[in-house]
Amino acid sequence: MAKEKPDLVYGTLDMLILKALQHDPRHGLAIADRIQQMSKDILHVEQGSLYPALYRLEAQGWIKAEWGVSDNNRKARYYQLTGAGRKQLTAEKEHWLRITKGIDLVLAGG
Amino acid sequence: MAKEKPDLVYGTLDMLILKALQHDPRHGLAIADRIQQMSKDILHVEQGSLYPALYRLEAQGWIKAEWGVSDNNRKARYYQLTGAGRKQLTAEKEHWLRITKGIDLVLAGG
DNA sequence: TTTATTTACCCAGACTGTCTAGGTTAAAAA
DNA sequence: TTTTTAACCTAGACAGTCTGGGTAAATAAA
Repeated sequence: MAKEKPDLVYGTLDMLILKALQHDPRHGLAIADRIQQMSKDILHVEQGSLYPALYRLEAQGWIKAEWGVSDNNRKARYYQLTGAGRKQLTAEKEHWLRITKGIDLVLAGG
Repeated sequence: MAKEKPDLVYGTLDMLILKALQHDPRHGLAIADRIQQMSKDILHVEQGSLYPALYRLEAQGWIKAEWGVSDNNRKARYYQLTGAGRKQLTAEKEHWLRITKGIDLVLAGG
């Protein structure tokens, strides 16, 4: 069985989470679901990656959390973007565009 | 001084090296130079990343090496793609395109 | 001729982000 | 009442990159 490459690019998860929270607050698993759904099932976020990322973002002040109740009446921790988080999202998008442009130039090179 | 994000995407270096060797054999530093040049100075490869990557690729059988002499009359280790390396390059490009498409879908999402 | 710089290669250790593989709690379904 | 599901949590392993060191030898500068 060949080892498959992961369906995530290392270093982009923070940006994806921030993006998933752009409009509405969501709880953890709903964020992962939204990323998967927005990417048309190309991307998949493991819980073991998701939660550490959320704590990271919260520690940076880019998101903030409060306890609530999910659609299914389950206890859930809702995250929402902060002002700093919006700035960070913009910065990460710019960085992503820049670097992928570099990579695409190399790949297109003769 | 704000900590800058690196000018490389984690996990893409192998692909970039394979690509840089697509047409001609090159020695280590020349590979790094070529990636930087092809990317119009957007990407930069540190030596501490370069050499481990080269050993990795050689161990996988995707490139092979032999000692030679550089343009500057210096002893240098020349690397060239193997058949398996060409296949690998194709596979990595496909994977890259797939995943970046997923990311772009998320970023474009409303 | 001696010294400094440059080219090219090499390596150890730290660090970061992701994944695997476990786990708890409580609501809902069987 | 038992099982399943949703949601959260964590430790430890692992892989790839970076920092910061280093050597050897050719060339350039003093």
